[in-house]
This record gives sequence, C-alpha cells and structure tokens, in this order.
Amino acid sequence: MADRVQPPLTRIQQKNRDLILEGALSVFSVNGFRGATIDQIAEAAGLSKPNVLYYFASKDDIHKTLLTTLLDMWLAPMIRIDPAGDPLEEVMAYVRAKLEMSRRFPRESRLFAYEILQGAPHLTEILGGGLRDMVDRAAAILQGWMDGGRLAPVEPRHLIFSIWALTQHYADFDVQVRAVLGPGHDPFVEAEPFLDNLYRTMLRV
Amino acid sequence: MADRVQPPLTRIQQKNRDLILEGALSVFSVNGFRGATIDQIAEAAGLSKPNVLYYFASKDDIHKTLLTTLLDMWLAPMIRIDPAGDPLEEVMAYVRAKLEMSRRFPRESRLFAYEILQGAPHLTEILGGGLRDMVDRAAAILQGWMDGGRLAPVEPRHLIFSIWALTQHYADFDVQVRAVLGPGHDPFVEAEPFLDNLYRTMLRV
DNA sequence: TCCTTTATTGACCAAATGGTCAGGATCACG
DNA sequence: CGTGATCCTGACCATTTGGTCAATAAAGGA
Repeated sequence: MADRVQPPLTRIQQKNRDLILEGALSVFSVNGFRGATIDQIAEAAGLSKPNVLYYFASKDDIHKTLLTTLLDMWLAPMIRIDPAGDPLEEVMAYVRAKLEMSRRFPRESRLFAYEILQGAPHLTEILGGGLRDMVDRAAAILQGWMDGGRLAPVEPRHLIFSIWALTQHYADFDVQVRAVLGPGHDPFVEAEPFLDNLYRTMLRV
Repeated sequence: MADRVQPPLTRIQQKNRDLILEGALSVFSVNGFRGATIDQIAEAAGLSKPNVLYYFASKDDIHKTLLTTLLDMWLAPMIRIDPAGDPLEEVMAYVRAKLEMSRRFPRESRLFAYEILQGAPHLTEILGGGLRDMVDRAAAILQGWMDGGRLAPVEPRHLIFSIWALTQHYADFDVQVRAVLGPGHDPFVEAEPFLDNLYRTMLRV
C-alpha cells in the first residue's frame, strides 16, 4: 500500500503503454496468460522486447494492469441498472448492453474468461469484494421489483449469472457457435431476439 | 490414414495410460494446455516424466487423446433427445443432464472451455462436422415440436447454445459464482430450479 | 530357468522464454 | 547549443520445459 506519488506519464510513455496493453490484450485473449510470450506482445505492439519491459516490470505486470484497467469498463453496465426505471426494460437494457459488449469487445471477454477459468489468481479479492458488492446491489434492486410484483420472482443472483453466461458465451465460444451455425449467420444478430424473448417470457408478471 | 493394426494393450499399458489421462485431465483443466507441464502430469499420475512419454508420444498427444476420448461422453446427452417423447420434458431432461455433467465433471467442462477459447485447434473438424450434425438433428426435432405447436417457437440452435452456456457456466466460472454467492450456497442446487423455471416459462405453449 | 519383450529411469540436450544490462540514441528544456 | 533525463536495443543470462537415450529392471512365456 505504498502510496508514492506517481509522476505524470510523458507523451511517449502514454503512447507506448497503450500500444503494449493493446497488443497484450490481443495476445492474452487468444493464448491465455501462460500461452502468451513477451515476444508476441512486443511484436503486436510494434516494439522490441526489452522496450516492452522498460514500460512494464514483467509479463505479470502487463497482465494485471490489463485486468484491472478493463474491469471497470467490463462491469459498468451493471451499475447503470436504475431502481427508478421500468423493471423489465432495465433488465432488457442490461442484457442488450452485455450482448453488445460481447460483440464489440470479445477480446476482453476472453481475457476475463481465461482468468476465471484459471481460478482468478489476480482477481480473487475483487471477486469476493467489489464485484460481490455490485451484484448484491443489483440483486437487491431486482428483489425489490419482484417483491413489489413488478417482475416475476426468480433467484436474482442466478438471473445475473444467466445474463453473463448467455451473453459472454457468444464471445468466448465464438468458434463453436459459428461452426455450428455455419456460414451466413451473424450469431449476435440472431442472439438478440432470442434473449429478448427469453427474458421477457421469464420475467413478465 | 495408416490403418496399421494396433496390438491390444497390456494390463500395465492400460493402467498407466489411464493414470496419465486422469492426471492430465486434472492438470490441463486447471492450467490449460500451455500452462500444463509434462512434469505436473507425471506427478499427478504418479509416474516419472520419461515414463509418461513412453506411453504417449508427446504432450500434444496426451491432450488430443483426452479431448477425443471425452468428447463422446460430453455430447452424449444431446443424442438422447427423443423425438417421440414429451417435448418440454425432453428439453428439461437435457438441461438437467447437462447441469449434472457440469456438477460431476467440471474438469471436462473446463478442458473443453480452454480448447474452444483457444480457437479449438484440435476440434475444428469435429465442430464443423460431427457436432454440427448432432446439433442439426436436435434442432430439427425441436423445430418439429415447435411447428406442431407443442413447444413455444424459438430459434432452436440458440436454444441449444443457451443450454450449453447456462449449464457449463457453473463449472467453468465456478470461482466467480462461488465468490459472488458467498459461503453456504451450493450453486448447482440453486441452479436447478432456476433453469427449470427459465425453460418452462420460455418454452411452454 | 532362460530369454525375449516390455517397462522404467537418471542423465542429458536443445529450444523457448522471462528477464537483465551496459551503452548508445533521442528528447526536452534552460 | 549543451546537458541531463528519457528512451531504446543488441547481446546476454538463467531457468523452464518438451523431448531423447542408453542402460537397467521387471514381466512374461516357452
């Protein structure tokens, strides 16, 4: 917890750190942490390996920085659930937002998928801490709506799990989905009405 | 395609190959292919490293053997969908079977999750071949029931994806699920009524 | 029992890989 | 322009790791 004051990043530092994180995201999301090499990251970033290690202390440092940087963005849609909104529409907005995230940011989805599969070595404190609090809050809102008869009663945490599972599946298992559907299908386009119908029928009072 | 006749395995070969595959499943399912070492597999199997490589040509060979060996078992429940059965009960039986597989065989679930995440380098032909045919068959059955008004109409392939996603999520993302639920919860026990309700409300005519 | 086949392993190798470092290039600024 | 700080890299190192091999031990069968 050494809160030493960080000097502001120079222009070059900013640019190269961004390049590295961008390259690392591509590499990690395809091969996982162990499967990724610093050489690959350096190549993806267009820098030399020692230069990558000039900006980050280690491969682990890159990985951890990526995870923590992206986590907020990744979880943001859940925070936007509004207790004052229309229950069903709030849920549907969350579902659509998550599906859109899977479509636009499949690399991020896979990055987290690898991390969780591995047992979340870098995220344990967050999982049991910040994330759990966020889910508790969302679950409380959902439960409130259900208690008020404005949403069909289901276990709110498992409802949230189901949204995660169903949306991230299209990013994480992309090759399987496409192989099964065959060419000429856009999984994300087809998923939207399916999920829309699924949650409306389940949650409509 | 050299179809040379394989001599039957000796008792010792049978036992040690089984030990190796069992150990490898544990190691691969936690660390993924790249994250697993032959030393770890050897230790998990209780054999020396050279001895492991006496029974399998390479680490890749172990991995491929595991995947192909387990795939049939993994996909078996889908074959059991009976066109002559009661539509809703057939679907619910499949859901329950898949959830039970996730509960009893989380290592297998993670092994396949890693493989698909990676782009399924060992399973591409199966994904677009055998698996696709199996899904086509199941989708045709479902579509028939929907056309006959015995099941609410939804996109059958996405219905299958949803079953995979929702059940395997509890195995693959186990740490996250448990971290969010906190102690004193059995995710699989809670998941069953949730999924039961989900599919009954969605598919009931 | 003897001898062939099968099983096992310690020692070893080559390649891959995370990371270091000394020194040179470039930049920012007075 | 000069100089100190920042940036960059080729060469290098130590460890890990997939895989080999010669030699030894254990089975198995005639």
